[in-house]
Amino acid sequence: MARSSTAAKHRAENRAARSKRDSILDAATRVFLDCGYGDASMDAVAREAGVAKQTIYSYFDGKDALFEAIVRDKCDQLLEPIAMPKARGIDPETALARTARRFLDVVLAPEGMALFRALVAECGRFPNLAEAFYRSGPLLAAGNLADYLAELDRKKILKVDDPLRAARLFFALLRGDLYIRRLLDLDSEAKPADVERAVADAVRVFLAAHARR
Amino acid sequence: MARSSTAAKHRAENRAARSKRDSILDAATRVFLDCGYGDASMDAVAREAGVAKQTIYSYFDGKDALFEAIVRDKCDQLLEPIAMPKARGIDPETALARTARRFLDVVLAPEGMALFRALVAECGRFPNLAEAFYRSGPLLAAGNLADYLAELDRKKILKVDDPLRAARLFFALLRGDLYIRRLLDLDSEAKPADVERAVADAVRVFLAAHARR
DNA sequence: AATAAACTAGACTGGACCGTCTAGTCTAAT
DNA sequence: ATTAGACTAGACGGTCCAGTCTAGTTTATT
Repeated sequence: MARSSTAAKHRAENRAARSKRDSILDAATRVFLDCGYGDASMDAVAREAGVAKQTIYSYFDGKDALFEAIVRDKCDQLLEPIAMPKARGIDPETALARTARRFLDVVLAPEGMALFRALVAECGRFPNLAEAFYRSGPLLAAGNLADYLAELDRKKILKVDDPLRAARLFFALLRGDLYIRRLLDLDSEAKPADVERAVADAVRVFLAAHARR
Repeated sequence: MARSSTAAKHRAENRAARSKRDSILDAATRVFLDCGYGDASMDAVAREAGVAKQTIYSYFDGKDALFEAIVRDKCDQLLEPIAMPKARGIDPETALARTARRFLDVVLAPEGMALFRALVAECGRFPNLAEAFYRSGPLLAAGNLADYLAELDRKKILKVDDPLRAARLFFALLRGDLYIRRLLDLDSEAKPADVERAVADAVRVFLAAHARR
């Protein structure tokens, strides 16, 4: 009984702690991504989370640590769908278009944009965060696509001499006018038709550049 | 005499004013682009400019106005070389490579990057600045290149159905891995060899996509 | 020389905010 | 019922900063 009650206690504690911690993280995400690191206040986070300020400091060491925590969380969460599942038995055009769409959906979405803006704004203060983002985002995505492109090259379907470079160029193609305008917040969100056109353009140009003749 | 002395006075005033104003602008540029809007202090600007704080407020309405002034200045100054001179009698490959190099030289340079980071960070607070930048930067550059591409299409040298879209895709190709890494400040500056490779890649892919067959 | 305008150095106000502290409340296990 | 630990509300100290004000100095014109 002692064991089970201790376990129950721990479970309850964990659940409670997890939920407190989570609501703090959620609130902090909203506040930080809305206002940016500098203009976000710990009082605002506490208010938003429905929690006393002291409670935040019992879960996180301070503003910096809280920011790091929410950024790493959002990175993992947002960038996960970009890790491309192996495309089996699909023609390259469709596979590329699917990859492109998945990428743009994440990157152009309000949350993805806010995260990236925050990272760009604070890359001087948090260089390690920028590095972590780069590795789990652009680098990973390009690596995955490169594997796929290498396979297409082996199968003589496309001509891809340097798969990693080619993959990076593909993603570069997707960071077009739409991307810049979203980055500068000139459009509050991307119209699906524009996204679809960006996807089609990128796929078309990429395939033209790597066609086997 | 009255006229000439008045003129002299005005000239002197203008010179003095211009130089004061300029040193304030210079200092403000350094401070703002170094620290970002939020972390830059008016005292720091005054110190850097070798000027009393009050003097700043006699030339500019406040921190916001000063920031706007330096951003608009730097926009005009940095983006001017991107306005492409008409390429006459040069083969398209060379012309495109030249355009690409000029673009990357500006965009990847510390000042250009710092300006863009500041704009991205503050686009919520200064939406009009972001808009102005977009118009005098990406939009203008794409428009100029589009004119050139349209000419190449008319001369049957390349096949460019939608010149503006093609121009935007060309610049998108240039915003590759190098660009992202600089944006996140993972590299303190771009190595010339990497720039040259980015230029070559972009030109190669673009020409492949728009070759006349 | 006299005068007006520009400028300087620095104090000051008012406000925001981080992180800490206090005093009291709630919860749950013993 | 008691007790320990988590939590709350809010005050507080310390710091920083935008923008104003004051008093004195320089500069240039008449």
